[in-house]
Amino acid sequence: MLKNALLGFLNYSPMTGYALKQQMDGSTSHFWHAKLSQIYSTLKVLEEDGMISSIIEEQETRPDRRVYSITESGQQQLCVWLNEPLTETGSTKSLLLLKLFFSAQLDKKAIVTQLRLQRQLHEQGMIFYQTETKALIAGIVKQHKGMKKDALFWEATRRFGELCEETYVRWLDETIQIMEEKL
Amino acid sequence: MLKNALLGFLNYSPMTGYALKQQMDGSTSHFWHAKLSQIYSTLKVLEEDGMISSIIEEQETRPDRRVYSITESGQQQLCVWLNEPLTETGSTKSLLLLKLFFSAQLDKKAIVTQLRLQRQLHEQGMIFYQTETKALIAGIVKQHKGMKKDALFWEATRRFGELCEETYVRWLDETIQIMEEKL
DNA sequence: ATTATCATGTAAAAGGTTACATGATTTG
DNA sequence: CAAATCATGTAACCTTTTACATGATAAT
Repeated sequence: MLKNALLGFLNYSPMTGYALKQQMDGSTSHFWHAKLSQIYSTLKVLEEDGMISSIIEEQETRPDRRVYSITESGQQQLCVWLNEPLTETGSTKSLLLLKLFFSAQLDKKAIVTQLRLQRQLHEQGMIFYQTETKALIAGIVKQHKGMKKDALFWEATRRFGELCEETYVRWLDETIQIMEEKL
Repeated sequence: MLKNALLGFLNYSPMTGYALKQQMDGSTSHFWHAKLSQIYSTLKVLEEDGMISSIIEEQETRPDRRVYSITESGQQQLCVWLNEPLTETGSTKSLLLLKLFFSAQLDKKAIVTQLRLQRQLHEQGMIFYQTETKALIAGIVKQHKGMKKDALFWEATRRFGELCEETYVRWLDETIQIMEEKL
């Protein structure tokens, strides 16, 4: 699905692989992310498939850049994908939960330390969504008034991130208390 | 990490690959899952590495089964893994969120239909954790009183699943309302 | 001076999914 | 009689991560 994510971003405007990475990190990273190496190789495949096209821009002070643009086929493909209904819920993988599931043999101290560290990290995440991510969206809307409709959807995903982190913090507090009482 | 998950289950008791799949489906599936084919091939690697050993049990009415047991090396490895601290939060991938992020070009009806379907699925998930998963854990504790400590950890992961589904339902209700008002 | 940023890629390995292949027994 | 369950595996393919490789400029 990285293919579709890249098409989605290139549908906003032409960009380099490097810029696509930054866009993802700044917007979808809490529900979709990729390494630069994967982005570059996926862009290559997308171009071979005619979904995007690229031109090399020479720069004086910076290295040459390959700027990708979405083609008509690409826009069509993006549209098809967006219209496909999702009939299942996504399946997650969480190392924290997996470890915790098997942690009966660990001592109380190690468990509580682990949980407290996670609590801190998720609290930071929550604050990040409430401030920086929110400001980022507001900033784009201010610059590009035509993006107001898009921003409604970005805000929905931001809000989900915020609620998830809130849930994590709540659950971790609850779990730390139980572990301290009953272990 | 599937390797460690399998070691975790085999540390409870010896089992076949088929049974491991069932155990995972019934307990860790909301934060860790695997296909049978991957389980079989991973068990092969674990045995080559001396983490587990297997014997073939012949059965009369059923196909022969290969029963795996954890070795001392395996228990050691499991213990090492459990003690490694997690200094990061896990990164998720969600198709629903990814699609929603780029959905400004879809029409209102398609979006709301999609969100309503997801709401229904997550409500079902929530109820599942509150009833069936809860009953499953209680059942094991009744049968094996020695598992009471383990059950504390299983319950913590179950509770997380429940809270996550609750969050999903809340967020979906909120988002459906916004889409109906502002789109 | 050193670190961060800009900028692009390749190659190998690990992780994971889908499809193929088999076949008896039990349940509805 | 059909479908589900028990039971095991292989092979091809796709996705993702990690490591390697390079090199200039801008900021601290």
